Amino acid sequence: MSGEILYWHIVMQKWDTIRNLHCVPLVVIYFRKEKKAFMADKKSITPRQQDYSRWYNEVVQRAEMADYSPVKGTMVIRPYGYTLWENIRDALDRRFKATGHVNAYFPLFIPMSFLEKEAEHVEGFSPELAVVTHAGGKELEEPLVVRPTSETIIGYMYSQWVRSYRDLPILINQWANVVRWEMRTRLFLRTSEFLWQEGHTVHATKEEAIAETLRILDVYADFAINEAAIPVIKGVKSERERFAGAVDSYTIEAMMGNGWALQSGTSHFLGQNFAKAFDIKYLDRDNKLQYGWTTSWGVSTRMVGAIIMAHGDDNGLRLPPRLAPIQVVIVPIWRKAADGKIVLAEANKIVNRLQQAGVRVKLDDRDQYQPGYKFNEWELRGVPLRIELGPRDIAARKVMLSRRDRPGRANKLQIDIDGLAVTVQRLLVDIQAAMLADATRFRDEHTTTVASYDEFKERLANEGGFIRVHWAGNRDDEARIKEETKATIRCFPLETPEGAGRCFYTGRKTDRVAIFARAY
RNA sequence: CGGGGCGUGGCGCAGUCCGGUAGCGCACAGCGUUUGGGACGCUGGGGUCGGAGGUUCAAAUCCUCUCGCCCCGACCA
Repeated sequence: MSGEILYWHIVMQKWDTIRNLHCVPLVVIYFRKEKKAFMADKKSITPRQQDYSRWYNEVVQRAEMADYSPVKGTMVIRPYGYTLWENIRDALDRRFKATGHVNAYFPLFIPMSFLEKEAEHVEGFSPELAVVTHAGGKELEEPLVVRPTSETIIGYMYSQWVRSYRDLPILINQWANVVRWEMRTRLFLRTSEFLWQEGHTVHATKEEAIAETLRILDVYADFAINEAAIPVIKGVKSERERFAGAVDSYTIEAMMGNGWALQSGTSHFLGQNFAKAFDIKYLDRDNKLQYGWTTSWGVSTRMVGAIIMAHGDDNGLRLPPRLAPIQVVIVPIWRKAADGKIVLAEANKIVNRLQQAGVRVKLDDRDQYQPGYKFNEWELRGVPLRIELGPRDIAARKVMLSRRDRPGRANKLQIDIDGLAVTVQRLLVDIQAAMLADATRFRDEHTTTVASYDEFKERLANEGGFIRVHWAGNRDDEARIKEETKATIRCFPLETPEGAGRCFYTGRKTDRVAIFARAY
């Protein structure tokens, strides 16, 4: 084993500096443990209003979604968080399969030289590459990059697989981990290693590739809206925010509970940039050699962060029923041991009935905690629906139901045990819809249109949120605005009912609309 | 890399100024009483005080060096 140890050197310099490897790669440091008072006071979470990022960290850790790991910038995804990710993964994977895609797996290590083949691509990624310089006890002849994304190695393989127009399109997706050595990291939102899917397709024509890029954008939006209950805006990225090596980057942008934007999925039209760099060529019907047209698209574990921040409240998580690891939790209540037996027996019957109905249900029969404690704990963990069951209920053939999206004792409902499964299924659908409606209302309430830069600055300083403007500026204008206000162009929305107008910054006439916001 | 803060049981902290047997809350274990919105009592386990060197009869505490972490900034799915 010892001879096979890999030495991973994390490099924060451009490749040409790495190339002369006299200087040993250095390690950069980032987040680790947060020493926080919340661990001592188990009873409350920092209110979002008071400190949003602190609220986020507390919720992630106390709900047992994730924990910090010893390597800076990396995290452990705990079973509860991982199950949520599995549900996200399955919902997306179904959609990919339904649109004709297949899964495959490409390796973690990529020859450094591959990244250099596409000029903008290296440029964009080199600052955040982790590079393996030693393996098997020796220095490697050519360093290996730990994939930050797989366009290059997949492009290389595609060049070998594509010969004829009959080989196209290639529609492959992979589920994988990638590494990007980020400066500032945050659980789920930006970690040095993260999980995602990356689709990579090749098409015979530009039109087909663009159609694929947009089809996937629709898949992402459909997933976000109908599974995650997060309303998203589909749009195109500005030049500054575009993927390194893409012709156009499309995005779905979601609004978080503090009014900031989160890019929750991206779909790139890569033109022939990678086809030319990797020589992906095919013979067309007329026996002419042509370059292929490629796309790539991804959604990552960042989506977990999006769900947390789009729906969470001051009591903790609120998970959309369609993705929640546990949809229904049953809390049994009793005083006398004899009652306990009866209650647990009835609870188990309910579990069986709900399971048969396809509901993800958990019976919390831990005896070291009291019901009140459990109520709070499951609310913190975002379980959409809670069933409270005690001797009184059983006598009346009823249960108490409590919806996570409508908290408080006043909103509990008493319903019949008979037909419970049907009621529960209906309520889960209701909750899913209500959460989408809540998130949509919040987003709309925090979206404004402004016509001048003064108004823009004033708006950002106070309410924040999404700001729609007419835009005719350039890259430098955007940079200047970011400098002054920290807001960036999140996207040029595909749907722009505004029509023509004047750029809020340059005053020029334009029909282009941009959405600005602070972003993660 | 610049500016600020911090390292003491699993977590949060006190003790450091002024050296003298390491303490508190939470969590954890056992027993008992409890259980419809975060229960209580008793008993108990657990800490080389980030590390190294020095001063001293004696160092968590004083001195020197060092390592690490967090927050803000430059980069970003």
